[in-house]
Order: sequence, then structure tokens, then C-alpha cells
Amino acid sequence: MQIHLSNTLTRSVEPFKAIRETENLVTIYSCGPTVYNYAHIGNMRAFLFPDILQRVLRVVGGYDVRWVMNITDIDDKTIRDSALGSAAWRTEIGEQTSDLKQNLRRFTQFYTEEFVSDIEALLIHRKGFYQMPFATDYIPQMQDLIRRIGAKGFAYERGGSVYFNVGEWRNADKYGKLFNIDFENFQEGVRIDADEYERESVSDFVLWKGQKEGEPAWDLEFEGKTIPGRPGWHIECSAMEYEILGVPFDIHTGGVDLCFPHHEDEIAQSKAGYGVEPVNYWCHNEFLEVEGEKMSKSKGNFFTLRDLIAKGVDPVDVRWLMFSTHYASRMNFTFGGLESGRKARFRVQEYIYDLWERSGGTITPSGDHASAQALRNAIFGELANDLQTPKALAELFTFVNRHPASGTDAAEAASVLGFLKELNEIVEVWQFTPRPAQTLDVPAEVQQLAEARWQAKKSKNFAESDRLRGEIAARGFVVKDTKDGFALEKA
RNA sequence: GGAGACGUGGCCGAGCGGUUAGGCAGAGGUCUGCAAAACCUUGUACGGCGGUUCAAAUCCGCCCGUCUCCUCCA
Repeated sequence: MQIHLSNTLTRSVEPFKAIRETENLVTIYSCGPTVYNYAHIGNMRAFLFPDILQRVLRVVGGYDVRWVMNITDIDDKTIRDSALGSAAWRTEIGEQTSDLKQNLRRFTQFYTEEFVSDIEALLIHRKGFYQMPFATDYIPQMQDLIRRIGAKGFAYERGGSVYFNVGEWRNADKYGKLFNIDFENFQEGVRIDADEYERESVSDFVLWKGQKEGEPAWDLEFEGKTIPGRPGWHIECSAMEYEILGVPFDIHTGGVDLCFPHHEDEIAQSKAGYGVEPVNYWCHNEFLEVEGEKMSKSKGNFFTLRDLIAKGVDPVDVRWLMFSTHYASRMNFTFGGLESGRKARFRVQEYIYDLWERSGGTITPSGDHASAQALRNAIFGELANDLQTPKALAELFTFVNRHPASGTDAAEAASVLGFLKELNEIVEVWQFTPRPAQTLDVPAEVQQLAEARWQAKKSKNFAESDRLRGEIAARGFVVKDTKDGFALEKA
């Protein structure tokens, strides 16, 4: 199915065409985490979005996908927090050594592992990535790019750092492809006091940061000088994209806040150094708010995924919630919404169990039955249209309402199951099994009370029956009567 | 100060000139000794004020509010 994507470069929804269309291959690069702490749920949206995107490209678009997400393991924060004597150094990380680079690596590796386990909890699978490169593994490639940019005349050294000359670049190409930059007002505002480096113009950005006291450093050979330092923020992405995916590649994702300066600078660097417009489709996800407010530590609405899990939230519900808002819209993350979504999700799961009973566990392709085929067209049509996940869900629920399992024959049930299973390759929140038998660990005492209650009920001793139900409830269980028996559930 | 986005019923969230979005909650019903679950039915809306139009949640203007970027940031 033809996919359409909203492209920040053109601010419009465009039909997607892969560079290697004949090979059926799509290349995606996503800005990944800076591993100096646990990721928060806002970050999680930025990782769930490309996961859904790449699955839609695979399942709906029929592409093979090469998905790369970088791990930023060198920046001000990772250096600060891994520095000798840092208060942020946790004992689980191990012992600090006198080797700064080794400390940095241990520190970032710790948070990388935590990060991977977080995204795995959201069912973003590690094995789904083509690569997850560490920035510090690509220092030579970054240095090579800096020299290429220098050779073209768009980089200069000043005060032990190397900068990108935006003014010069603007003579050669457009700067401001992802964002309208008002150069007249660019230098006003709060930006000036942040200018602790000696660049020529405030709009210039650093390619290579000169080493400061106590910082790990690599030697850059640049225009006859040896410059100890480390890569700037933007250069790592440009170099790794080139090295791992090649340029141009198809899709670059990230949060909206990265449009400028990060992605704008990435384009400028890549094009200046490699001579190629690096990315065909830029796709940005909007921010997430919590209970209608910007997430911040001072408001007490700042959550990492682990915070939520500690509160008893099922990470699968967090994943499911992402489908309820279009990726390019601001999302209001609420605990009420989490619960509401969970119920909706279980409704579909119940539907699947019911269909399973109808079909006797048989699953056939969606094309085998007209209603399943139509459902597939409707839902995949919405997903293909710039990932209209809320509308896709609406289509699903409309179908469930109009095709109750009780009125579905075995052939239709099997075919609808076939489609839902295919859909589940994208959403991955449902089980395709017979309805599991309740395998509750019921204490013998509760079991006896329940039996006694059933007997009381059968002999129409309802007062005793209700009393026993109270006893059972006091022990944390709920009795649900069925036609010829009862079931116990955890309260 | 500059650039841009958004404001939909109790909550979440589609819609982008005329037609029931959908989910959760609520209400009524079927079932049940009563419940729970399940299923059926169902009400409430477009921040404010003007304007364009036969017709506006949808287009235009102003105002109010929220948010993003210009500075590390998903």
C-alpha cells in the first residue's frame, strides 16, 4: 500500500517513495537518547513514534527497513556526570578509574542498558534495529567530516574549537530548511549570554569542542593543527548516518524541538561535507504533556517509565496510548487516559478470544472474507495516511461494534483474526491464544468460602450468600457467577 | 522581542465548508435473588467577539488562553 508521510521539509503530506524502491528498502535514522540518566515518558514518545512508523512501513508498505538509532554517549552531561568524584555516579555502575574515557564508557553503557530495557518494556525490540551506534565509536568518521567541511571552506578554528561558518554557508545554500529563521532577530533574546565560545557569529555552531580541564578528549588533525577535544552535538548524527546508512537516506525522525538547531545544522554539515542533501523525509513528533501541563520536576508531573511501572502502570498501556493521539499532535498523557485506553484494549482482546472460540483457533488470511478485507483496507488506509492512528482505532472499534463475535461464523472469525494478527505486528498489544483459563492463585480458604457461597446461593439462602461474598471480598477476591458455576478474580 | 502551533461534549481524541467519528466515563435496558461481567440503546461540543457564505467547529480578522523554537532539551 502506498504510504504518505508529513515532511517537515515541505510542511506537507507527501507520497513516500524510497530511494531504493527497487530493492524495497527503507532507511531510517532516529535521534536516540543521551545516556546520562533514565529516559522520561516524553522521550518514550520520541522512540515509540519511529517504532510505529517502521512497523507501518514493514507491514502496510511492505518494505524491508533498516532502522538506526544513535546513542549519544558524549556531551556536556555525560561528561559532567561521569567525571571523577561525580555525585551522579551510582554504585551499580562499578568503580571509577583514572581513565576518563573508560569512566565515560562505563557510565554511558550502564544507562544504555537501562534504556534498552525500558524500550523493550514498551515492546520496541532491540533486534528491530539495524544498528544502535555509540557516538564515541565513530570519532574518526566525525573528524573526517569536519576536515571535509573545512576543505570546502565552511569551517574555521578559533580558540581551540572548530566552528561551522553559517554566514558562509548561506552564500552556498539555504539555511533554514526545516524552520523559518529570522536572521534579523536571530541575535536578540537570551542567546547572547550562552556564547561562551569564541565563534565569529552567534549563529555559527561548534563542530569540535576544544578540551577543557578534566574532560576526555581525542586529537583532531585540522588544517595543520592538532586539536584535542570532542565532537559537537550535531556532527555525530551526520557522520553516523553517512557511515551506516549512506547519504541520502529516506527518513529521519526526532522530536519537534530538534528541528532547530540540531536537524538544521545536521543538514548543513552533511551537505557541506558530503555534498549531498542527506535526508528525503524529516518526520517530527510533537511533545507530550502530563495532565494538561508541561512535564517538569517542579510540578511533580515528571515521570520516567520506571516511575510509572512503580505506580503499577503496565508499559503495554503506555505503548497503546501512543496510538490514541496522532504523532504530530501534542499529546495529553493522563492517568485517566491510561485506564481508559487499557479498558478499550481489553475490549479488543476479549473480542479476539471470542473470535478464537468461533473459529476454533483457525486463522486465515484477511483476503478470505469480505468484511475482514474491508476492515484491512480501512485501517491500513488510515495508517498509510501519515499514521492516522486515532482514526485507525476508530475504524477498529466501529467494526467490533458492527460485527459482534456472537454473530460471526467460523470462516469470518478466522479471517478477521487473520487481519487482527497482522495489525498486531504493528500495535503488538494483543494475544492470539484461546482465552486463558483463570490461573489465579486462590487460597484454599477463599476457595472454600466460594464453594460455601455457591451452595448457599443454590439453596436460595441469599443472606448467607451475600455475607460470604463479603468475606471473600475482604480477602481481596471478587466472585462472578456464571450460568452453572462461579469464577474468582482478584479484586 | 521575533518565528510557529494549538484551543472540540465529564475526560481523551478525529474532523479542515453542508453528512453519527471513535474510546472511556454517565444514563436507560437485557441478563441476574442481588451484584459483577457481557451485550443493546442513548444525551451533552466546537475559547470569545466580529466578518465572508445559501451554509462555518471547519475560511478571514481581532482578542483571550496554552504550548514549542530562537539557549541543553524528545
